[in-house]
Amino acid sequence: MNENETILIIDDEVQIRRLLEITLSSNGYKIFSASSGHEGIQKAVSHTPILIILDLGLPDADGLEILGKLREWYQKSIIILSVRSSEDDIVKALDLGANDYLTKPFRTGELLARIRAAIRQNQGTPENSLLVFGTLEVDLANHIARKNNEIIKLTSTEFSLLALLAKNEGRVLTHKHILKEIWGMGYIEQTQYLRVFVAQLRKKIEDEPTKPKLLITESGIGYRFGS
Amino acid sequence: MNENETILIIDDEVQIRRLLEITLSSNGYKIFSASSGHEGIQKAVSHTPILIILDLGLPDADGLEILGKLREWYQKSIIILSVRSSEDDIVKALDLGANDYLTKPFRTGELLARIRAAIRQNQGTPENSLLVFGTLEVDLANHIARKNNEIIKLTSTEFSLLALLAKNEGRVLTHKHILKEIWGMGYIEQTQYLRVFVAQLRKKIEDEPTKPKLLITESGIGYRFGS
DNA sequence: GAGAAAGTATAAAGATTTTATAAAGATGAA
DNA sequence: TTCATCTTTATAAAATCTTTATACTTTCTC
Repeated sequence: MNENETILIIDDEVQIRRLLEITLSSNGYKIFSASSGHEGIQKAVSHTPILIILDLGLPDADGLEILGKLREWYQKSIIILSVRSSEDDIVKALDLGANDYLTKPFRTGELLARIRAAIRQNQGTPENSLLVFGTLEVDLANHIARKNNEIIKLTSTEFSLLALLAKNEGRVLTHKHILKEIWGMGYIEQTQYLRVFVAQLRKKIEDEPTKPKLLITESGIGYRFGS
Repeated sequence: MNENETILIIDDEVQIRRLLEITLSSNGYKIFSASSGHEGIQKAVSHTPILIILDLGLPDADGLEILGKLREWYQKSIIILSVRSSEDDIVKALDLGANDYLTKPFRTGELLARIRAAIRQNQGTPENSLLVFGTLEVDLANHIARKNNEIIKLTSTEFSLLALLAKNEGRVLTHKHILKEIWGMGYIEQTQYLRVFVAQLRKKIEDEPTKPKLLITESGIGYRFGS
C-alpha cells in the first residue's frame, strides 16, 4: 500500500534497526538504514526518503549536528528517537527542525501513528538537494555550486545567501528577512553588507554581472531569485 | 513579535487554561480559550487560530469527536494535551488528524518547542493569496505581479497600491483612504501623488492605458478595481 | 447644450533615496 | 606571518519619489 513511501532509519543500535525494519516493512514502508550520521546524510541524498527517523546518540557525530545538516536542504519530516529524555534535548532538537521527538523505549503503535501523522503533514513538500537554474546548479547537501558544470568557489556566507535565495525561487525576500536568516537578528539594519555580498555573488554566478538575470534587485524591498 | 499568531486553547480545567494563557501570552502569542468542545469549535471558526491546543477530557463531548469535527475544515496544526496516556488514545488521536500528542503533566518548555515546531510546519501551507483578474495576477505572498504570465516590474509603492486595490476588488476606495493606507496620515491631501501613481500603474497593467478596464476612476470619489 | 469650474491624466524635470562597486582596513585561522 | 574572508568606507550610478506644468475629461449651472 505504501509502495513508494521510503523511510530512512539512522541509528547505531543493531537491535533497534532490526526492530524498526521489520515493523515498518510489515506496514508497507520501504526501508533504508544507516548506522552513522554521515552514512545517514549520504543515504538521505541518494534515496530522498519521505521521512527520516534519527537517533541522537550516534558514534561519529552529535545527532543534533546531523539534524542541522539534514535540515539545510531536507524539508520533509524528521522524527527523533532517543534515549535522552531531558527537556533541554527535546527543545533543542525540535528547534533545530525536528518534527517530533520520541524517547526510547517507545511503543510501536504510537511510533507508527506518529509516522503516519508526520507523513500526512508534509504532503506537497517537493524537496530536492540539487536546485538547477539554467547553467547554475546549487547542491544544498554538499554545499557546492556549479556554473557550466564547473565548481564555483564561494565563501560560506556567499553560499548561505545563494542557498537561501535559491530555495525561495520566484519569491521576493526583504532585506531584513535575508539579513536575519544569514547574519542573525543583530544585523537587521546592515543593508550595506547585503549589497556587498550580492555584488560579489553576482560576479560569480551571473553571465553578465552588470545585467543580472538570476539575482534580481527589488529596489526598496529586497532581492528575488530566478524566474 | 508573534503579533498575529493566534492560538486557541480548548480545555475545561481553569488552572490549565490560566497557566497556558500566561505562558503563551508571555511568549508573544495571542490567546483565546474555550472551556467546552462546542465553544471551542465556534471560537476556531471565528478567530481562525494558527494552532489549536485541545484537551481530550471535555464536559460536553468526547475530545476525539471534537477533533474529528475540527478536522473537517481546519487544516492547521492541532496539538492534543491530555491526561490519558494509553497507546490506544494516542494512536486514535493522531490518526484522526492531530499533529502532536502531549500528556499531562507536561513540561512548559517542551510544549513551547512543540508549538513552534507545529507552527513551522504549516508555513508551507500556501494561503490563497493569488488574486487573478483576467491576464493579470497579483501574488501577495511572493510580492509579485504578472501580466500574461510575465513578471511586471513594479516599484514597492506601485505594488502596494495595486495590492490594496486588488484586495478590494469591486469596491470604491476614496482618495483619502488610499492615501492613508499607502503613504500614511500625513499625505491625506496629496491627491496629485495618487494620480501620478495611478497613471504609472495603468501603463504597466492595462492593455490600453488610455481606456482602463481594471483600474477605474470614480470621479470626485476615488478609484475602483476590476469588475 | 454651452460654458465654467472642478477634477483628472500625463510627461517631464528636479530632488531624494537606494543600489552597485571598488577598495581599504580589520579579523581570525593555519 | 600570510591568506582568505569579513567589515567598513567612499563614491558613482541607477531607480524612485516628488513637484510642476499643461492638456484633457467630467460634472455642474444656466
